Amino acid sequence: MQDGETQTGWPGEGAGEERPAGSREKGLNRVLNMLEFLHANQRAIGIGELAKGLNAPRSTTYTLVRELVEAGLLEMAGDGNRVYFGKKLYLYGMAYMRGNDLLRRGRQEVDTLSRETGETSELCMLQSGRYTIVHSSPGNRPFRISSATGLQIPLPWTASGRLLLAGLDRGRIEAMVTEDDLVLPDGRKIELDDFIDDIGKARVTGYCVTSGLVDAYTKCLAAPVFSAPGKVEATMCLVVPIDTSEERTGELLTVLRERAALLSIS
Amino acid sequence: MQDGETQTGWPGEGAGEERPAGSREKGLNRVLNMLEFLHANQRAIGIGELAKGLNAPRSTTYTLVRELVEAGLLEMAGDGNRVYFGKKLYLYGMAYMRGNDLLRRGRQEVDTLSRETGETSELCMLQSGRYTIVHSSPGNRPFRISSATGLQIPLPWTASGRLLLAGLDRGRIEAMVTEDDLVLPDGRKIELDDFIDDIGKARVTGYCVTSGLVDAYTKCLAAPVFSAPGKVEATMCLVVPIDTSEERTGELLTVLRERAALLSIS
DNA sequence: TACACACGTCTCTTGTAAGAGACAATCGCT
DNA sequence: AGCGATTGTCTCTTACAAGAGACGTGTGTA
Repeated sequence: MQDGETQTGWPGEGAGEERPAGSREKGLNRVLNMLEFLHANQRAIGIGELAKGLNAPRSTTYTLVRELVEAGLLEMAGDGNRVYFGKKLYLYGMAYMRGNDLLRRGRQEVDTLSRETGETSELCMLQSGRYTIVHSSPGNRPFRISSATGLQIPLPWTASGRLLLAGLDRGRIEAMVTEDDLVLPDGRKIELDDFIDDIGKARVTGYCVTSGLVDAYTKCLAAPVFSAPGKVEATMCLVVPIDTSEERTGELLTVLRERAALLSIS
Repeated sequence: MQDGETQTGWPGEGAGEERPAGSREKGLNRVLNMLEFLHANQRAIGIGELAKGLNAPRSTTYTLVRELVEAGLLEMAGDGNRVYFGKKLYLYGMAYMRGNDLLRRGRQEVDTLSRETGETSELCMLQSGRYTIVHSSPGNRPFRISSATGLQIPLPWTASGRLLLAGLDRGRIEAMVTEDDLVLPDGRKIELDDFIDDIGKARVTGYCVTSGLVDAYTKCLAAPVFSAPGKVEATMCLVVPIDTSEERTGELLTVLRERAALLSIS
């Protein structure tokens, strides 16, 4: 994610919605796209660049940005040309957290878990059909294994992904996974059938462990958090070095599953 | 804030914007109002109630809410009729926090400060001309003195308010304070001149202490956090029982000011 | 049973917001 | 200085979103 030749980090129109060509776009949608775009790029963006990145007319973009800045949803970043998320969004976000028991307690649980084990710990959820790291706490290893909050990762790349889909039928699972999602960062391909098998196994065992999927150096232990019997609302997971001993892995898994079960009571 | 006869918690049209009567309202504005309304009420709201509370036509409200729910900015709350903030807002909010050094470090500082002193501690900022509690950490007193994050309070009611306005000229200060803001919850009235005097004093001393303003039982100690020399970006404050001894108050103030100064370096 | 009031969905009209594009001012480069 | 690219503002047109209102259904209560 270095600065470079205007990489968009954006699916563009290709995502599936057909656009009747020379048609107008609702302001609200433009705004939603802007927010997504900022989220995807995780940095302040110039207004011109924003317009370009979203295939939006410049004039419209200027207008909308001005309105959003006035409303406090966006803020002009230091140098005065770029925009990024604003304080209001932070306040709304905190309000969401306060109103959401699972999230609030889950965050705490993740924090204490990573403090007690020293390993990186995360709380994950499905967000509009994508795997999302909702909260993470770094652990204290010299090489911190970190992935930013809010990051969205293809479901098949993760242990949590297997748990989050537990209980869904084959059709639904297929609907949530694209062809691309099945290709790992290193190029290897996961077979859809294997993935679905894994989901079934994860469901009955009540946990999931994957090794060297997103990268070659880490192992991922995940346990489900239920919002209702059978309904996986979230997962807690630990990201540990891939050479962690069987024994320690087992211990960690036990603690993890206890904590996740505790969260489930709700 | 009990459930009761549809209290709006909303200024209505009266806020100052003149509406040309039978005119149409932009969708985006309606959305911004909805978010503010939810924030003001701090709870899930029924769609009908939302429409009523905002003087918005029901049909429009239904449409917009549906779009926002699809986008993840709002979520249908448990019982299936009410809406509240959605996960996306949380994610955007966290992204804001990550991108904002002062906020990130300020939160930490507040947390440790309240852990070390045992008192309630807060980080406050100006948000669209209002005093806002951006982060607070409860302390460990039996009667927790708590005020929710995101709460907006008239500037003259608080010690922080006096610091946040330090450096502004009289005209600007007057512009930020309404007649109502000068009336305390218990009915007492603050003179504008006294308030402005306080601001001046706070500016030179570099801290501010108020007693029994918002309520009769607490004292509020505040210290400024600077983003640039002379520019107060935020305040850190401690809320303590009003009968806290001179001596302890002094000690707390010293610690508080040190911490706030540390934050200022930025 | 009948009444009053909510909810959620639809249809149709028209006021207006999205967009195209022109403009001057800056910036960075050679 | 001369050139191209970018920035921010403005004007004008028309495609379409906001809104009015009707409809069917569900729910509480008198």
